[in-house]
Amino acid sequence: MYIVLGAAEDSAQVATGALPAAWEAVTFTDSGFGTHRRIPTERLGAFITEVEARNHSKTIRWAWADARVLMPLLLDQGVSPFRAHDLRLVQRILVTAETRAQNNLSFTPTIDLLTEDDAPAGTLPPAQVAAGQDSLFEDSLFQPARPQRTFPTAVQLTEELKTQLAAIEASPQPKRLRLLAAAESTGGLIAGEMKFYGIPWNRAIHERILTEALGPRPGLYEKPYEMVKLAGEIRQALGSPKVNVDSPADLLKAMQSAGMRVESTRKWELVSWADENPRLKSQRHAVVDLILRYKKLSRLFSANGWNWLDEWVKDNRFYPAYEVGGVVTGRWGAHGGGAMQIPKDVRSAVQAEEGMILTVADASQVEPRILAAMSADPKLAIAGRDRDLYLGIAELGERTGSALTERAHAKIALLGAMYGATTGESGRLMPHLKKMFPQAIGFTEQAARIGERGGQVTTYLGRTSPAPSADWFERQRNRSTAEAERAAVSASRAWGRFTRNFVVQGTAAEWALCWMSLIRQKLRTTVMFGKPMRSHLVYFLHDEIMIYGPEREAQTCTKIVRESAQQAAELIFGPVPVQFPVTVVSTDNYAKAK
DNA sequence: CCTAAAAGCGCG
DNA sequence: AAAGCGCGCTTTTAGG
Repeated sequence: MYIVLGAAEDSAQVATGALPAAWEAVTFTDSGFGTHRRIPTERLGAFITEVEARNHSKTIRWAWADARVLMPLLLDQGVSPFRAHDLRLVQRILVTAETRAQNNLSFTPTIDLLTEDDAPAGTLPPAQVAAGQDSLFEDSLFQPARPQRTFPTAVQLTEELKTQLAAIEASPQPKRLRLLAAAESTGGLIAGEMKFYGIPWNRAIHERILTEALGPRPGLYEKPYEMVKLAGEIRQALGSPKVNVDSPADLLKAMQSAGMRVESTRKWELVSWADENPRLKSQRHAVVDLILRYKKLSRLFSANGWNWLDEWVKDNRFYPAYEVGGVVTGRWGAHGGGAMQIPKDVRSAVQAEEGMILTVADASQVEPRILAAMSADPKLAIAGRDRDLYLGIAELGERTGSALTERAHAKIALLGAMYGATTGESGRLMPHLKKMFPQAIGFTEQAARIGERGGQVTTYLGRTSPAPSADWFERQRNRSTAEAERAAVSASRAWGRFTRNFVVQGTAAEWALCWMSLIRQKLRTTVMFGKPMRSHLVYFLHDEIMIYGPEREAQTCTKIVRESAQQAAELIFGPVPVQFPVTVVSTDNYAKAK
């Protein structure tokens, strides 16, 4: 049974930043619409709790416009629903799926939930906006319009839900699409919870890292002592007393006039330059070393320095916001604080409090394993059974007389196959890999060919890749000159690499969603010592999750994480010979996890 | 002057 | 030895 939650008719229009004062709940079952009920906002959490308790929570699915609006509210009231249908997230999947003819999917939204509001709820305190305007324009005949926002009503959302469910049921793969809708919606719940709980972040530890590397916190607009010192040493070593070390162009010129043959200031180029110019001019080595150290410090200071701490860490918690399906492939994006780029160097600031523990889990070689499952390549599946997949490939190569007998080579070749590498070592090793796993490699090549001619592909559960732009098609038509021809071929290949990777990366993202959903479900239903567990998911990064909870729950968390990995694969693919092993570490500190 | 793009580095 | 996929963020630089 679905229960649609939308704004009550008379409360739908509110000042920007505010929420409707009342909501309406409409039940929706196979036999049609049921009761309508009005709930004041402050009673919403209690209402959900009551209904879930009465109906055995698992039979209820809450349908709403956008978890980003309701989850903060509900969590503040101490409630997080079991299951949801996120009409915005599902609409995005269906709208894209509809654009690919082969999907045979017919869907037209009844209300637009995708166009972003210019000011999401919570960014502008309405009371202050109103007060400011009143004092400024008190005597004016022209009262400025107070910015308004209209929330969809329950009645509107019910229409949309009906349309979405009908589109899914009428599609050629309703079972898969249903799972995708459920998993994506649960993602919305989990993202809301993660934002609410935050990652435990020890400010004192982080400050110690900064001080040790950079010196004491500098004043406003000043650079830390260690950076200033290094910059001086770089200028001296290059013989350019005025070079601005922060300007790549300036630094490049200075390096070149000091006799270094480099084309850019990129890290890898400096490293390879140093490798090619050994011993003799040991001073040049020193320059590269200084520059690399400066870059490292500069990055730490600007991306994860004191300003970052002030802005993102409150009461020893880091609160990033996640964007479910924010990446075309279905991966999550994150905004705020660079939550998906936490450098290894500062991870020791993620420290559990007294009596608490972090369970950090990392799924091994997810994308190749996903490829094995979705292409139904038995040899690739077996290569990864009970061992490191790349090692398994190397061992198989050894046994069958292939040139691919080393783990490092197997890894480069397989990654290249999924990314579309054609040159270099990866391109060279590929034919050997194809001989060993024709089914899997053929699958990725098929996806690439579709993209090269401007077609669209879908993931296993049915997320569809976008069509190329009008510019792309125009470029394919225009082959009047040799240069235009080259540009067309290059754009075609680039889009082929995108679709090739889309199917694997996107299906891996679906696996991760199911993995997390199962973990969440088990954490909520497992009873320990007569009480529900207190551990929660607090962090997610593509193929890695973090749970935070009481120490005594660690063992159970580990078990849940492992089981869920394999169950996620079965949920998506059914019984498959592909294993999904997970590295799990229970620790008080994130830096110890890897 | 402000904004958008580029350069560079972080993550998977 | 440094390419082949997907991102976010900061700083500098180029363009209107």
